[in-house]
Amino acid sequence: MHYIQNNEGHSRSDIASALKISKPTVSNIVDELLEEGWIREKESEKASSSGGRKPFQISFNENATYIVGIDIGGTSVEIAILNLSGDVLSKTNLDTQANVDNDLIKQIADRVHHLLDENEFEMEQIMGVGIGVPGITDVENGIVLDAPTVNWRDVPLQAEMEKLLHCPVYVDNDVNVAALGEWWKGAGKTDDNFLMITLGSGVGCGLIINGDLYRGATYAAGEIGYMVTDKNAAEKEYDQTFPGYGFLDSHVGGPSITKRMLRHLGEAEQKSEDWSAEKIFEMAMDGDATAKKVIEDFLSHLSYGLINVITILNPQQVILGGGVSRSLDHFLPHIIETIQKHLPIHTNISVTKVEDVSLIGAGYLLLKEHDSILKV
Amino acid sequence: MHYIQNNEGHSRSDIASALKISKPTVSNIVDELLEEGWIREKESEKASSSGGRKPFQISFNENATYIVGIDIGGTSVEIAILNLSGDVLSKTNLDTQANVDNDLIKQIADRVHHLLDENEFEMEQIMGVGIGVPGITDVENGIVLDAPTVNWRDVPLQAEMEKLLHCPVYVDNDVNVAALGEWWKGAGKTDDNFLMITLGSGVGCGLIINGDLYRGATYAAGEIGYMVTDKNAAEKEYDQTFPGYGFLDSHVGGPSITKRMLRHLGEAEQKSEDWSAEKIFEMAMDGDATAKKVIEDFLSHLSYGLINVITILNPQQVILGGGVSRSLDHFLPHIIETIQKHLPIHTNISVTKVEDVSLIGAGYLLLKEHDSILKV
DNA sequence: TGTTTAGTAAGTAAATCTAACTAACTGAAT
DNA sequence: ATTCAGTTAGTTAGATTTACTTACTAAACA
Repeated sequence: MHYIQNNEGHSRSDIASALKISKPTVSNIVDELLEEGWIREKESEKASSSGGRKPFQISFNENATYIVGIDIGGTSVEIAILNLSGDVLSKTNLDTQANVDNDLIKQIADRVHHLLDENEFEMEQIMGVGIGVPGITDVENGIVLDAPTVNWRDVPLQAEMEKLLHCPVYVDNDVNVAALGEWWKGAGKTDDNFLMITLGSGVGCGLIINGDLYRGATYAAGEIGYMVTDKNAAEKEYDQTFPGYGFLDSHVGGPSITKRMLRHLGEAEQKSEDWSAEKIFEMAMDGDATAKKVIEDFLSHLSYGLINVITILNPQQVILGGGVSRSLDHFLPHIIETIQKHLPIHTNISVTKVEDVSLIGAGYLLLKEHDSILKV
Repeated sequence: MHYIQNNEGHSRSDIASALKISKPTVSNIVDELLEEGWIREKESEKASSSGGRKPFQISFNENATYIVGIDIGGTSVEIAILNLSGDVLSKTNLDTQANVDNDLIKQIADRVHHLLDENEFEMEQIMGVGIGVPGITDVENGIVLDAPTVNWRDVPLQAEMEKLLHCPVYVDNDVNVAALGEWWKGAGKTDDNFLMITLGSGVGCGLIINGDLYRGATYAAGEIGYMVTDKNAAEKEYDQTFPGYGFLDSHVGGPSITKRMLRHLGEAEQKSEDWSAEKIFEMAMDGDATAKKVIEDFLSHLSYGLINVITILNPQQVILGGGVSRSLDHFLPHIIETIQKHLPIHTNISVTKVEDVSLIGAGYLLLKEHDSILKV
């Protein structure tokens, strides 16, 4: 099954020789999978130029069943229907903060039902649901241990959502889910060892190691917000952007950029505009001295953070994502230069190019965790 | 086989029910393993109190074959014969630097032959050889890519050693080998996610992740000597202890401790004694102000280094090893305190208690990499 | 002597193999 | 145009492998 997913339109004979199993065995399994609807076959137009019977081209049936992917973010909850190839068929979203104190789980479940109705999907066509949550999550038991943005502590999200949706639900940390998305459909497709670093209100890291998602002993791996890139600054009372945020969070998170910018400005200027991180990046590109100083500080901390994760893990590549990363393309060469000054090994660093990477990753989470013929 | 190794003296029936395979199948396999000498059986003294036939107690035969473990260090090469339980049966060593320009590989092979002769082992009784090398090593191809301490670059150590010893040889980085040793016989026995950090002339980190040794994309994972714990200091020209050494190497390595101590001393004092790191640790414990300052700086950099690896990897525990770690027991509480000040998650930190951990780990490397019934 | 537990023997079931077949095509000689 | 050797795809049939179930014997206890 895995081979067919990754190799469209091969014949039974191809599969037999590629997987080194006999032709009859392949035929038996293929017949069974055809019966169950997981694959399709199509007679080939042409035979090989050297003659022979025309092969039947076996293909994965990406519409055998569908997946719902959910990405719970600080500002909005994104919901999508995906097919088995990871294509987003339809999307919707709802405001997070407006619903945080209003039974958010039920609101999300309702919106899922609504999205399915709108697109004329029956619940029976849905294989299951994958959810990315901005917090530390016990994946085995489906419990959100701590997600301050949505005010969840020890919430059995999996169980509650399964009760509402009547289908399998899997839950994981949002950064891990983004890493899964990059692994399935992004720059990490061909790699077994890479890191996904998301820059949003804080900083997080998803680790694909030895061909597996690594979650840590207590599901806290990749929480690099607590990393210290400047021990003298860390020993002083540094300015935590939010309570509970770590040193690196408070230096490379989006809000921390704004906060640092405001500190450099007069009171009048502070109020005159809406100071988003994105705007400060643009000002820096346009040559504004204050903005440049703030951004340079940000870049420096980010670069040393990257040096530290790379030096520990020696990944094939590092992919940057999250809201702040959208402004980062222009500054990437500067980051890479700093890193190369300190590290003898070369590591490819890029900014994510996948749209809806978290939704796709949430779908992949389901495929990965749920026991089925499609288990990856 | 794996079950028998971990469960001494169980009966065929025990094995069948524990592994959920039928009794006849267990009997067949057990007979085969007995035939081949991998296991032994012994009639039990007593039957169960509720009656029944006396069981045959099946045990792993730890002397079915033997392993040679080699640890190549900067000062000496340690060589040991191990049985399959990881017990060191006999040891020898030779001086590294004296032989570095004198065909070190051949010297080691000769010493291995000598050790075997001395203990009346035949080459046929040796399953293979595992070697830990202080440098970056391509384990797949058995090539030492870069090991400055012994002046090796792109040395096909595996192939050359196999030619000399006529048995399977496997090669890996010394820190990885130490981690394997802790995994087999040390504090990591029951854990699937832990780190082994060795403090010697530099600092290195072996990673056991998701129940597997992680070596990185280019075998450079855990080379945390390049980590930066103080970005301001790193941006200045800091004092590299040895050329090619990284920032953290130059702050927590044994020689760096000596170097920093000497800088604080007058010329007369510098020459008056042999300033080892161990001695400076002792002086600090005895209250010497200069030594205390040097050691505190060391501890601070080490603690922040630990914070950074823990925050990325969230291991079950961190084990400290290497020459410098012998002096560390007294200072461990101080390190743990610093870490807990910055990290909300708790991680167990200890100093290795296993003797010959690298030799044992080298043996485990062979068991892990070599295709045999004992493959772990 | 009946009960309990360990281990063996014989037959069964499932899965996958090999070998030989049929099916269907190409292309060159007739 | 027809024929046929060569080639590739896929199927059928029987052999092999592997581990299972059932039913047995062996050896203990009380």
